[in-house]
Amino acid sequence: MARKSRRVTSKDVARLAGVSRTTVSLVLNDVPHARIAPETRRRVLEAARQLGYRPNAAARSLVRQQAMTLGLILCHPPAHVYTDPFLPQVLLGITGALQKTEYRLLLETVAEPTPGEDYLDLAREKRIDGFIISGPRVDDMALRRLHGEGVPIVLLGHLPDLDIPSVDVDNVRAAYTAVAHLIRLGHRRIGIITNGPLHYTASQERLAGYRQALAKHGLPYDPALVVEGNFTAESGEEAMKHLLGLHPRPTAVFVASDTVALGALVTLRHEGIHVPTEMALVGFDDIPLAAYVDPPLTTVRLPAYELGREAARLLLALVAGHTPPTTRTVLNTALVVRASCGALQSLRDPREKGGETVSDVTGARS
Amino acid sequence: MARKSRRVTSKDVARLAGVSRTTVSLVLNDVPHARIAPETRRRVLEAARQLGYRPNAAARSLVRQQAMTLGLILCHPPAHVYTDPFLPQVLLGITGALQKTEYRLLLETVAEPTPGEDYLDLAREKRIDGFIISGPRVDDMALRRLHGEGVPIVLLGHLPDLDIPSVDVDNVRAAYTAVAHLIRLGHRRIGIITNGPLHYTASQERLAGYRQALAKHGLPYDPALVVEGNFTAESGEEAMKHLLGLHPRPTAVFVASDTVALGALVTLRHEGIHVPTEMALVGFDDIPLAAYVDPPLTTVRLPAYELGREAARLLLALVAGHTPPTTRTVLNTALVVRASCGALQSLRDPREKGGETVSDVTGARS
DNA sequence: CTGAAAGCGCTTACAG
DNA sequence: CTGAAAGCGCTTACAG
Repeated sequence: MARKSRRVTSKDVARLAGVSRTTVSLVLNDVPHARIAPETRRRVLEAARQLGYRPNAAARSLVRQQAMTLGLILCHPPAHVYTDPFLPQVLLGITGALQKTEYRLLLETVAEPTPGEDYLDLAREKRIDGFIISGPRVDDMALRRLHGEGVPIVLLGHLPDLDIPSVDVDNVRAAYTAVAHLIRLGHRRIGIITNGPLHYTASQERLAGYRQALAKHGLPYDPALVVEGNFTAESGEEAMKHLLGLHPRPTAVFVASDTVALGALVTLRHEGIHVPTEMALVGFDDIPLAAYVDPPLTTVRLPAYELGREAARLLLALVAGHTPPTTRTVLNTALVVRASCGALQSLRDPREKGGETVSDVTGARS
Repeated sequence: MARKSRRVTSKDVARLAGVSRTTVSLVLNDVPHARIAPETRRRVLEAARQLGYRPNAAARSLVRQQAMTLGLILCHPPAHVYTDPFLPQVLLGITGALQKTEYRLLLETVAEPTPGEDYLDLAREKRIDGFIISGPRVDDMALRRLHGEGVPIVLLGHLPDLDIPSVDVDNVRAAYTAVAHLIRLGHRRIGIITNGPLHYTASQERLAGYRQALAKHGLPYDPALVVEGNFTAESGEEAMKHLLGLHPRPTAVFVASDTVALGALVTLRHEGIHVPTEMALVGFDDIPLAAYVDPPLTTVRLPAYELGREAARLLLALVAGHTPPTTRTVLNTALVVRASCGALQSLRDPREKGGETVSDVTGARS
């Protein structure tokens, strides 16, 4: 094995092929206008192959003024990232979209609690050509500045008053569907455990969907039935305890995160309250394990892989200088009916795993 | 907002501060030997701040011959990555270790089924200074070549016959502990569902630990009791069905992955077999939700965050030119006793969540 | 204590 | 069809 083999440059290839570095570059980059003699091309290609030549990325970036790198910034709090069953899927979606391109992915997590301006530097240093911001925060000033500087950005999730392109689901509508489902099953007193604190837009929106569903069906909104979760199962456990202390207590709860819902289930088990007969539950996310808990969770399916993929595609377009066809891409969600809501109770074996998918009308692209 | 503000270079800073670019570089990089007049330094710093100057990463990499980027290569099959509850923790561990450094993380997933040589190029193009290879495969030739070329590599997991520095847990020992625990509880006929196919070293090793535990306690090894999982809950469901078809069937099963164990639990529920009284279960991983399923899973805790952190630290050292103090770093695992194994049965409320931790002797660094 | 100059390894007008 | 030369934005001996 050739230890520390001196790195090979285009000069080496040029020498071996008996041409200039210009020609090497022209051939290797398949420059459209340059017309190279077939024989010359062959020689260059052969020399490059033989030497195992690969153009130096830094040199190339320097002259092209392109890093050929996209940044994924994770703005969620560690507690969330830690238990986030979606991150792998989102990641796979992104890298999948980047697969056939020359772009690579740089991953960055953002300091808590206040998002610093650190990640701005990635753009200023030209280490990155554009950003995918996952879980953008309303109070993130760096984001606004970045956008102001004209750096390509795609939001995974979205921010209300900013015109930055975003890829997201319609949380309001999805939550609405989940709660309407519960109402349709006859529930009149329905609690909600949010997925996270209300300064997260997704949490706000899911709560809004809950309220809309109540309003639309003439049910009163009772703030006492609203409890905040914080992304963890533990928070769901606590929240459910709180809900059970209410008089009268709710007969159903919409838990805006499956992970949090699992915690709620534990409390219910402790208290010997049967799900769904004594308490119906609908979750949100459709985490990989949602079908495997007891009882299987009725939940809202989030297209994690697709969210990642679309975000990457969109950013790729932006970086290439295209104007996005739409500033807000909304992906479909679907209500997956399993046993925890009680809908399958009389229909068939409630342990049924696949679940019945009630596709949401939430529309393609807006 | 200043649209497309022309990028600012060290030349701009030099001009504003009334010095040369050399001085700007010297000041900004805090070069040890260079002695700069305090006043000059102040002026440079001020000018840089005022201009919002950030040195161009590509130019810097080019001259330093350092990408200041580390690569994380995910070699697991998509099915695994998809449901991998650890990836986020590992990621957090890595980025945490990189936090205070100038290094960033590039994420790459490897094509299936045969790992291509694609990721080699990341090193050849000098896009990356070193690799963390997660889930290295025995048949990965690219890896061997990379190592031969002297590229810094750290394995997350490990390969038997290679002297590449690795960070891992002692899978054999951890599995041994889990199975010995079951034997101590009185079980004599114990099945195993592997976490994945046996060409994954971790799967092999956990199986080996299972066999050692049997042998050590004078129990016969019965190949019929060995079923392969493939990282998914679904595979656990199937595997348990198979095990239940055996006569006599096992009274306990060691499932070498919590995710797979959840699938096994579903089959058990379907068949109305009570856990742990009719079938005891021990998992592996201690995924965030292990404590929240029914019954809470007795399992082996894997220090995911720490694995990521140590791998990053080690690679940082290698990239800095240090020789690793040890070629194999082995992190501790711990048996977390919850309800699924039956050990808490007579002791206390089996629903107890925290679980009892039986720290494994598996030693610090080897 | 500070600056002029070379060089990192590419790409790209511009000649010929 | 191909090459000499400039330049991307830094860092780093080397002078002074």
